[in-house]
Amino acid sequence: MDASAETIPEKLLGWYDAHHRSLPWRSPPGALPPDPYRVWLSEVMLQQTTTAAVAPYFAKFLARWPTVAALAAADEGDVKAAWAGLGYYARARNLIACAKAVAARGGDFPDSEAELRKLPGLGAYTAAAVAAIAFGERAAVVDANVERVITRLNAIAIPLPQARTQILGKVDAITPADRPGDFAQAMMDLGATVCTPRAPRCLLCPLSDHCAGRSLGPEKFPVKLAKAAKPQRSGQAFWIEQDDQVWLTRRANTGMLGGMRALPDDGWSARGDGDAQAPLDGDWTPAGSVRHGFTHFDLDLQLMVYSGADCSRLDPQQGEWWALGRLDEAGLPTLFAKAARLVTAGAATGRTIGD
DNA sequence: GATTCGTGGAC
DNA sequence: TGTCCAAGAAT
Repeated sequence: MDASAETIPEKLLGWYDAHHRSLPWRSPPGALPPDPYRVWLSEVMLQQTTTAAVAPYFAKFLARWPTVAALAAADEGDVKAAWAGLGYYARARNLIACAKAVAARGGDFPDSEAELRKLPGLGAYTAAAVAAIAFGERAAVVDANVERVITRLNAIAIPLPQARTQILGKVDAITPADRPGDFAQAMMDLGATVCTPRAPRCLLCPLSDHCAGRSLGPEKFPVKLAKAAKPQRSGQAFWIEQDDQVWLTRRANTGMLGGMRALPDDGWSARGDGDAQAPLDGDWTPAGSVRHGFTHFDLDLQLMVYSGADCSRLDPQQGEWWALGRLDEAGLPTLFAKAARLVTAGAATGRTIGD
């Protein structure tokens, strides 16, 4: 459906040269690739996360841990705390494990997609992206942007995730041996700025002449299966304060908010409500609640403040006293940061703050 | 293949 | 207000 001789990758790379996004972890089109450490760090942070959310975290990590060796040698609690607020905390645990694995092999990342894929936290997308962007390997890079562009370009009506194999084949077929990293980033930029989920700007698209989906209604693609309704859960968190310090725990390494500092809680989860069991006997005063939306459930978390005087039964193995003056350095995930804000702001009115 | 993992911004 | 969704991975 296109009369010109220019191929899809040629058109896309030409568009990218003129319209690429400038991002802190990127090299300009055609320039030498960035340090693989930067590419890897940014790609892990960008998993299911917007560029705007990543930018400050990327700057902070790079300033504090300029090399993968520095990151591997860092205190794990410091790395997790620095990740707090970015979400999907398994990424932080995998980031640490991956840094140690790379440091153990001399500090150089493997330079092939197949070897990168073996590292913790690098799945199909990230391994291909690092191989293409940092090492110039002709790897097929497929993220949600690429899925959208490809399903529209080819009018693929098979719903995700079934269509993934077909999409991968289509991407592989148009990925060039020259500038594969720029090509991958061009596909993602096109998806992010032109071939957007809503109101795509087809008039600005360099591939519109090739697009089978345009005349059918590009917003119909990709087809997705309906998602299940989010359950509503409720639970409690417990605020125990003494001598301008608050009692913090560390969550188990698996499951929600795994490995992160936290307030004691009553066992709420995606599967059920908490049991309202406090970690200390004595008087507890409700201080309001916070609503927080997770990916697969919504939580109403009620804050209970300890008004007793005897904290001697708290197990030092289960937590630590943390100075209120530096609570923002504790690395609390957003849910608990909100809860702490509710108490420290003196919100004794019992009101609910939303998310 | 289906679930379980956060968070904040856009509309 | 609710809904969607973003450079996905691990199990």
